[in-house]
Amino acid sequence: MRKGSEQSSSSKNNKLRKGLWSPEEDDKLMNYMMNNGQGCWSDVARNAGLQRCGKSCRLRWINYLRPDLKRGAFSPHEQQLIIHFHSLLGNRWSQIAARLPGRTDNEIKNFWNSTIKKRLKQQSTTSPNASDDHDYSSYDPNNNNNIVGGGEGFNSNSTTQQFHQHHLHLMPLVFNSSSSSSSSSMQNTVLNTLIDRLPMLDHGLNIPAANGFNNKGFYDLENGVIGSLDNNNNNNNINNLVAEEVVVGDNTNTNTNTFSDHDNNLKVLESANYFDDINSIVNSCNNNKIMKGGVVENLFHEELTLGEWDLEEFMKDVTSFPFLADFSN
DNA sequence: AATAGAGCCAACCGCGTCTCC
DNA sequence: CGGAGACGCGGTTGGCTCTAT
Repeated sequence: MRKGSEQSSSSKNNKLRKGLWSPEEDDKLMNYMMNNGQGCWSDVARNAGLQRCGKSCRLRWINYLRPDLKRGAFSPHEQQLIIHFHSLLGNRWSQIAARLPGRTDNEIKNFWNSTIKKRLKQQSTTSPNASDDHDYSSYDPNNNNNIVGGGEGFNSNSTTQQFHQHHLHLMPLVFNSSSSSSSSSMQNTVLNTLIDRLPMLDHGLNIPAANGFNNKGFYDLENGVIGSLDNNNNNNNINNLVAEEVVVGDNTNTNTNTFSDHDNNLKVLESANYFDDINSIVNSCNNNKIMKGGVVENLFHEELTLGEWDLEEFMKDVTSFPFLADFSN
């Protein structure tokens, strides 16, 4: 193991240990954390009798000792999620880790740098047009003009049916330019934030239109495909668009109303199958406002009917929501 | 069996942000 | 308001393990 674990173990002075943690140190930290819980990390280090800095204790706890950590190799599904979230978030490892319960940012970062990066590189050189369900080989998160994968899901009049046929994680965005709601500025904020955070969305709305989707845009989480955005708005000025509805839907829901519930409010419907373990995520949410089945929708409704919508406050409440949590930072 | 190189991963480092006084 | 300390994050390092020769 690391030299550091031995090189400073004999120091009886105040010098703090560095390097790998010994089993004894792990025990001390684990016992202390179990008995006292998390507090100030420098206190933890001192009170647990560890000659480590608080920072080192924190890292050890978070990356290794925490009881809720998942051990072992990443499952194929986790790998897909990592690739997907990296395409959306870039190297924001902590945010990616927050979406993979039991995994740490360090773990994901290491996995990405050692395995996935290499794999994607190989994919792009051997089969640039490979079309498995998760081909990100041509996706560059730094390029705002990416259109990755196929757009077949956007050329039908039957949206729900196409969702079924396409991929599991479609995220329809529905915009309407006619709203005069008092909260339109906030809606614009949301829209602009969406535009900002979805690198595939060109800021100039230079997005290929798909037939039959006026006032709607579709973002495919799996492939990063954008459908049409507001074909009626010809001036291509994002500031003239108002986000009347932002619907995050469960595409396996055969009820088309999931995507077309027009009552002049911004809506967010939870995607129930976004994660296999969405329930655990939802259940772990600190705030019960976020529940499976659309309580988020109610929250939006409440806020908007008051004419005031505190985006930051709302985002605090939806940090467990896999997509919107991005906007809380 | 010995060696070199590649890969993996735990831990450190530096920096930005937050919180408290 | 500003400074100090704590915290959290992403990048990097370096040592162990694995694999090929």
